[in-house]
Amino acid sequence: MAIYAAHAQQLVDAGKAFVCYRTEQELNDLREARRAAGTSTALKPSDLMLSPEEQSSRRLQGAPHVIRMLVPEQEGACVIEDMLRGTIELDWGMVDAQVLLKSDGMPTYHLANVVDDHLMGITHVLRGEEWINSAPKHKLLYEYFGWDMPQLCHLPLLRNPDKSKLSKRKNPTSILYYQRMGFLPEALLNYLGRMGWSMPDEREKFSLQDMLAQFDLQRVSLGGPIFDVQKLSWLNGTWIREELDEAQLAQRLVDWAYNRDNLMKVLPHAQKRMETLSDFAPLAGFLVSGTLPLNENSFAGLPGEREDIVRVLQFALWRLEAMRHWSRDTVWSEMKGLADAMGVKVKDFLAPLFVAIAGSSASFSVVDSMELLGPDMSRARLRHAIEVLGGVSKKAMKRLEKDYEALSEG
RNA sequence: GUCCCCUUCGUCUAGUGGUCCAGGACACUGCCCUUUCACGGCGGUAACAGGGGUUCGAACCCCCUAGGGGACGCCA
Repeated sequence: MAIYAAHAQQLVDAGKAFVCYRTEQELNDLREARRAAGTSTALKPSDLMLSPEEQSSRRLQGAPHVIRMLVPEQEGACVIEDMLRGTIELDWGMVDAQVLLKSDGMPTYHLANVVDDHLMGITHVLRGEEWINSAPKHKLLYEYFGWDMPQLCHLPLLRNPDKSKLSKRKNPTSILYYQRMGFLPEALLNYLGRMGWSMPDEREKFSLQDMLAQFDLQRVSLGGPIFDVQKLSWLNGTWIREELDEAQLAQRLVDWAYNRDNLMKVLPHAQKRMETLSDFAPLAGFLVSGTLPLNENSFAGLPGEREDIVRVLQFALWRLEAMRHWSRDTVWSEMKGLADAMGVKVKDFLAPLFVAIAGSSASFSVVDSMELLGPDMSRARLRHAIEVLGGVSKKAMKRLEKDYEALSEG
């Protein structure tokens, strides 16, 4: 951390950065005024300057402060060379006096990125296209420090099926989820390699080594690709069929789930419910399944209307998404707490969760099941259940969000 | 609202001025193989966003429009 503070200070001493005591409220007001004026919301050093008296008064009070970089006040083009897109011209008018060092002494990404890259001798920066607008700041920082600027290359963003930037909300982004779903690591890698890139011979299936050997940045396509699970599944199938012999496949299955350790984790829940050994597979099958074959009828017979069930599932999902430590006990206390807050009997609250998680309301304790399934798969199952029940319209979602917030406040 | 990026079948893409009335893959679909299903094989439907230029010639170069996305934080 000291490195960043020292570099920030270096810029202040050189007159390339300044100490800013502006409060959050003041910043918001300034931005709002700019927006109302119909121009960009970029705050310039001149907007942020306080009178010398005010500045020293706040300093004497020990008011929190940040260090911001100086940026050109005048409009004008900042030229950025992108390895894929060629010359990009950004207007300096859009560039604000970026905070470099936060009030807690931590650097922002912008400072850390430039300092780290320089110290590590980075020559080429490949990053998402969401960073294009920040490039002028980075270029300026390199100039201020007197360092050589690395080559920049902005890659397209992966998208959800609705074309928005790939997000956790709309797509499982955790590789753990794909592992649990039974995708082979090399197939997932292969698929990701096909997103926005192609082999010179248009081959669909290739290993990481193949890709490394053939890689050519110029073959990156600029349109943001949509993540297509169906094609990933097909590709995974070709890997299973064509790249593994039976012995290898057996080993994969054992490593994946069919091993003694896993069995021992499941048996405490299964044993009590077994009369014959053959009861085991139907009892525990949901733990190794991917997406459960649910439909609306799966939820028939549960107390409450469809909306009530969806509400329980959605609230539970939100609660589960916020959890950081995943265990039987933490899941239980979260779910119990939520049921109480909603004024729903725990039994009725848990019923839809049973169906979503295990496919049936007659199964192991749902919290035990969730612990065994892990966070990614558990959340995915709830999402799938909500979808099967017809999903939530935008309007209904807004209402649910409101109710959910009221719940945690009251 | 301001600025930036992007735009070939539903989706992933090939294509860098003539070899493209646009090729491959997924999905969908027809037939074959098969006791079933799947795999596999052979076919089919389906795209250059729109409009102007430049050129002997444009999916490819330029301009405009439209659409999509992104950025506008003491997040990264």
